[in-house]
Amino acid sequence: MSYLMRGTEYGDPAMHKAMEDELRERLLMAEKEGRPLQIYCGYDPRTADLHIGHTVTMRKLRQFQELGHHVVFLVGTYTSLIGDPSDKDKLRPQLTPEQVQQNAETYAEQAFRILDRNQTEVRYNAEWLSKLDLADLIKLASNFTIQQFMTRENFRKRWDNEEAVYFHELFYAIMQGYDAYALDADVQVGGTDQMFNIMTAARKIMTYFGKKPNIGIILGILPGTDGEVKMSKSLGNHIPLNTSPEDMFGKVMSIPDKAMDSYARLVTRWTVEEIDAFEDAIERGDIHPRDAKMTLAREITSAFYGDVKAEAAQENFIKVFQKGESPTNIDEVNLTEETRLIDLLTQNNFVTSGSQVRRLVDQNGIKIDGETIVDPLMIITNACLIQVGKRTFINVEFNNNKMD
RNA sequence: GGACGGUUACCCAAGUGGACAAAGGGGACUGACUGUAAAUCAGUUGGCACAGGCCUUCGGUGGUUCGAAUCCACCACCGUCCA
Repeated sequence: MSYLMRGTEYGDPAMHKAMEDELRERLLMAEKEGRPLQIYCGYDPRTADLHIGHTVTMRKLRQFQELGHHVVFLVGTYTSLIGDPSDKDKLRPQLTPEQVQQNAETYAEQAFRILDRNQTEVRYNAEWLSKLDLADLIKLASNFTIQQFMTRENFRKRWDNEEAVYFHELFYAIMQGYDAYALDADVQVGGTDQMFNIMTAARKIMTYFGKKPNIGIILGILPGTDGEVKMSKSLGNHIPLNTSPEDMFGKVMSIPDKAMDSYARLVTRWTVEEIDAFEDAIERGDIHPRDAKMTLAREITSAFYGDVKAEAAQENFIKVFQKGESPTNIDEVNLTEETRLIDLLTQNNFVTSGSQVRRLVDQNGIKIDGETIVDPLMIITNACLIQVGKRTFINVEFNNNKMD
């Protein structure tokens, strides 16, 4: 039970208790009926580039899976066609159904790094939402009052700040509630930003249709590498899924110490006991914060890439950042003629512009064979090892088949 | 339909004729230090250029002006209020 409730955040102890009790009750009931629980979480396929913040709910689904429950990975194909109001001043191009479908597939593909493919049912909510007509919608809407929406913090705040609250936003909650009904969900998993949709909307709609309301598993939001605000690609503090094990390991190492708890609770495969032990050890000073973070980085990397690669990533990290040696996997560049440093770096996309190279040089950020470079225009004439900043290493080779 | 207000760099946000490649914060990057890519401190953060310097950017298009992110006109998108 505590395993399933791990990482939850209801902002209200009473609600936490209520959900925990309901979940216990539902588990017993399902057991009696000899069926697994129906667990679902919805995902928005507008982006296909996932980061580990997206995986928090997936991890939770996985936990249910391990206990033998049935997981539905719901892709919000219908919802995403309408667009999300949260980034309202973005010019957001309407995605075509084909694009959405395409995203949905890559999305699910990445999700299977966590979820058990064979035990996961992928559904698309267009399947039922597209069939609702206006009368249905109005009937659904009649379950809600404006006051209910207005007490939702999200809307309340914007209302008070005289920011826009769109009418169609209200339908998101209703659609999500209908999803839960259509899926016969026993449990719905989501982040705290989904609290209203899960706890109010879905439960009301399910009750309206004479079903047992779903139980909300509301998870905390994972902070980004800065440890302050939520992880998000557009804020530049994300750890992408599609990256190298070395990069993932390093990025986890770069989170502030104070964010370690959140990461341990939300993105590791650890048991509650292990997490408690981890946090206690840090608090009591039994484990060096750096080593604690290594353990964390190792676990997170391993969850996505497996033990072997995670181990290699850790060795690489120790080698490069603790011992100051060169990493094991180095980018290779083959030159056939003498090339200026600035051109070498820009042409191979190691940096975004020549100005950046100049800046790095000004900041003593570029070394060749261990020597700090002062001239961005210096000409590379021999095979050498170039280090750009802390993380980029380039092995330059000369393919000297010049026929001159 | 009417009256105001908004649109600025990766994000938030200041700037209301020249000293603006554009304050501040966040993020990111670099360096020092370290315990690590933590913390702390310092610096950098449009592009091109060896340099003087040049070029492009403040929603779009035109205009006024020696000079426009700033003023004017039109357009687009958005917000608030009144109906």
